Amino acid sequence: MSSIQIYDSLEGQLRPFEPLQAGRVGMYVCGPTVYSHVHLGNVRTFLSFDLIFRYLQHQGLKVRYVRNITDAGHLVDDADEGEDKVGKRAKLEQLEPMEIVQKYTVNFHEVMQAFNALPPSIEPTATGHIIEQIALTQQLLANGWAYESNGSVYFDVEAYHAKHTYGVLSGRDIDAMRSGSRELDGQSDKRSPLDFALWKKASEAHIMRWASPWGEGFPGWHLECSAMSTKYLGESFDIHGGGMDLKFPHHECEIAQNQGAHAHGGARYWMHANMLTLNGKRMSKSTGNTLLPGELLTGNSPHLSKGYSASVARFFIHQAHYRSVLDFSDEALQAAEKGYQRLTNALNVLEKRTASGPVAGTFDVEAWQQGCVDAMNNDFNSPILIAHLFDAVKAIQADQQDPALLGQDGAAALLGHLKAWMFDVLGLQAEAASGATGASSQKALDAAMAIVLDARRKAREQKDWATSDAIRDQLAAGGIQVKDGADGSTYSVQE
RNA sequence: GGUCUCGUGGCCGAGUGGCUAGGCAAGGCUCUGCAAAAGCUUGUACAGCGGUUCGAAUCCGCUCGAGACCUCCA
Repeated sequence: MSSIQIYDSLEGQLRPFEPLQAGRVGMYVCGPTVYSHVHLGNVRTFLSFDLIFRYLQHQGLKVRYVRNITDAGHLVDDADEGEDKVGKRAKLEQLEPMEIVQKYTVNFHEVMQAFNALPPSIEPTATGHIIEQIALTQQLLANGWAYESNGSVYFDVEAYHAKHTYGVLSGRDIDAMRSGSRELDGQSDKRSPLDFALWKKASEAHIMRWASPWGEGFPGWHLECSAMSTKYLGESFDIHGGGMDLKFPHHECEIAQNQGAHAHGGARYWMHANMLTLNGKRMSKSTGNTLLPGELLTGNSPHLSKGYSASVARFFIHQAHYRSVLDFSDEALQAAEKGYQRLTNALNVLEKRTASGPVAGTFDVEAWQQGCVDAMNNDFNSPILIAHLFDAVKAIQADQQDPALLGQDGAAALLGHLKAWMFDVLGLQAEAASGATGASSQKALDAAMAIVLDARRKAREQKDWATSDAIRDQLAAGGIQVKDGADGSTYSVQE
């Protein structure tokens, strides 16, 4: 048995995963800022961690998975009068900020559900933890790592750096940053441009505001994650995840806050999911180079020739390793769709396998299973896992010709494992579930098609090819494809 | 400009100091009245130039190219 190895961004290398408490895992992942719809790039990150969450559970670990909702404090830019993202959107849509938060949180949940992502164990919000954030700010002030300035409180990076090291996670040299940073425009309350806000004073126009010891204001963006991870997972916990783009400054600041307040960096393993690019460029809300989940499902996008099911998208995403940049294209999606269909076809074949052949087969199911486990243990290498799944596909097909390959026991064992990998770990959904057809109409269609195919069978028996082909062509025109097999014809509905 | 990552066969995408990743596409074959579908099968890639090594695509250096971060973004 191999053990789980995790690539720790902090050390830049693979490390054996040893949870703080045997059998239990505390995992924190930075969630979305709910000021607009999540795009597929966001979805990729959350699906990467969903896969990790699922696999850890599959391995029998009890996971407390905390993923926050950022609903305040995330500014449009770093300028002192920067607008809050949620607040800005609220003005734009003429809604109460909390209506914006509600609207996009609901949307986020719908999207996550559509992609079959499991809900986290706890999903805390920044606005729900103002008290904790104020307390954390006070702690940092008391420890001497922060200062108040004109109603705002800033983290003193220079002071912190004198004792600890700022920039370890992102591999940044503070001296270079100091010289490379832009000049302060004179109206800043910060002592150093490197300092970041823990608490900001609210200007007249700022609509999201809370009372604090420093007057009315709002929390800095980085603060919520430190406050909430500590509250629900403790001062030291196992895994902290997020998108690669959060490494700096967000996670760097989080480490400084945790270190400054509790003398622990917080997470023991830092994991970063890589970006999803579109046309070779990063998907980003601000540049408009995006694809929304809904557009993917419907195909209503200039980037797509058709719609793809959520499972196909998941399959596509997990065919790449979470730490690699993945480029999104219609062609790649089509390839993934074909491959995914082959995988599900093989599963169907295996499910329908009749009890034939010897009890024991020659295919070593347990060795195959171990290969799958090894792949996932190696920093959640889902592409390798999927490659193994296709080895199983090959075996299942070969077994059709020679039932001694799997044997009855082997077939049953393989079926159980295969389903677990596909549905429990990779989070794929059975085809019927993602299709639009309901169970009742499917049943009706089956009944009607049985009649049609029977009529065609009779025509074929009489070698009445004209009639048989006419039926087939007309069905094809109506979107139903007929497949003639050795033991009768089957059909499938085309998209 | 600084920091970092990457450059794999037609496409996507793993991996690695010596042993076929995998998927899609393409060619061949089987099945078949024809077709479709399905299955089987073939292909020997690792940006370029040097270096280290018995041996490198894998390590080192340089060059070219791409991307990320350095200001908000998963």
